[in-house]
Amino acid sequence: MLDLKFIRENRDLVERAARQKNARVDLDGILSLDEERRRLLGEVDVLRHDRNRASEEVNRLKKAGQDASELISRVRSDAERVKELEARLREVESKLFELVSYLPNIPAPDVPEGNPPDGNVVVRSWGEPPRFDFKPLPHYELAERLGLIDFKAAGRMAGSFFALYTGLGARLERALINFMLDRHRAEGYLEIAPPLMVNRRAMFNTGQLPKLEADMYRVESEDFFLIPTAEVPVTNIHQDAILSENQLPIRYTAFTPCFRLEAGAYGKDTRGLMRLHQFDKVEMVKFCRPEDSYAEHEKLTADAEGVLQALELPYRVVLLCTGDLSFAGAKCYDLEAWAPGVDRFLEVSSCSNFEDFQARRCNTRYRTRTGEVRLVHTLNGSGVALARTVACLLETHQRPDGSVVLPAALRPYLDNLEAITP
RNA sequence: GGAGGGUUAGGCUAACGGUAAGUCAGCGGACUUGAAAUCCGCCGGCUCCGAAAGGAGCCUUGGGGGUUCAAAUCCCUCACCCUCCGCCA
Repeated sequence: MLDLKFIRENRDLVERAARQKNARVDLDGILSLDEERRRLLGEVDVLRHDRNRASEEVNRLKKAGQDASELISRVRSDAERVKELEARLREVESKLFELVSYLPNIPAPDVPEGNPPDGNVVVRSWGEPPRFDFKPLPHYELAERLGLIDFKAAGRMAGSFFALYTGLGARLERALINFMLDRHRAEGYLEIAPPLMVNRRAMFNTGQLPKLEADMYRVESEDFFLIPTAEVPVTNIHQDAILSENQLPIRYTAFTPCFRLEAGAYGKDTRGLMRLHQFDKVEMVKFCRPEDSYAEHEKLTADAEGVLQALELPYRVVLLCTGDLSFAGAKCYDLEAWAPGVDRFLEVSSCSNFEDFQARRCNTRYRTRTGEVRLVHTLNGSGVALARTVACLLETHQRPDGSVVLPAALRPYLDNLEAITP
């Protein structure tokens, strides 16, 4: 959510940001409603002031044992007028809120302007893509041959875009989760196991609503949503809170499954682990002071990169251009790991700074050492998304005999197993 | 699912329908060599005026309605919490 005063004073900036993010917004409507709101507020304040003084007078008269009926009948019409104006004000405010809810966050100044894929900028790469003297297999073939995943069974019970991990496949999944959580814990993140369903407010606070309702699974009987990422419950931990400055930065890490409708994606990435309705992810979330958020963003990205490095997975860091930025994001790096079997980069992490956009909706603030109350900045990043990482892992570390070597960092989590063999 | 009780500011806690009292913590200041103690102020939001410092007004007792000149208080509704019953891993 953007601040109304900011919108009023930076109309061009807000309009440009919306255009850059390919969002259609009604700035005229917002500004005229805002003007009407302030006009009504001024009017109603004066009336309320008069009414309050009259009420006090009634109180005085009654306490003095005098008759107040004349004053009461005189003030009654004013009180009714206040009611009318208040009703009108509520109407204007709710329309205004509705419109402002659709305004996307402003991209940071150093975010390249443009649209994907051309507009995105690769800022650095790590690792050499492996060279094979045989034709590397895609992960879904490896997984099937090694008995790690049964896509057919998943399809029978749930449908396409689901995976069912078996045996070592299931253990590998669990090992990766534990490995990542342990790693982030050592980096100073507090581990969280949050609800996997959240209410509408939580989903609104992080910016998934109102725009993306069609992309999410909803439990109709309770108006709950299945979380599309742990970002939602974890960012909402401090809803309506005033934190103290010396608590910041706060770092959380959480493993959760993530549920995504992927509406409109049918026919794309239909095989394997690249696109699923449900996938596991370890997430990192930070709350910090505004002046620290861009430094924290770099550190967060580095923490996500550390996971890929430890797994010996070559990747590149992509700075998203304005047209690829999410609704709530101000700046975002995607980490794309190389998947030689399917011969492409797969997005396995997204590290974003939301500045105060989510904090304003969550009403998450902190008190400075001098007693001032300010909004925090929120950030999050995947550290990292499992399914695609498993795909990259199998494809990158495969050998000619169809086996897969496990990176050393993962072996302690799998009874020191060195390779998965047929 | 049923019955009852509850929700007041960062925490705790008052208020016969009469205009939110205290307290602890925190911040600033006074006092002090320094600290503690003590005292004073601040410690939600919006609008307007002002270059600013600041000032004025309104709103804020879980959310939203209603009754009333006036609502923390009465009524309706929703959310959440607690207790008991039922069901249940």
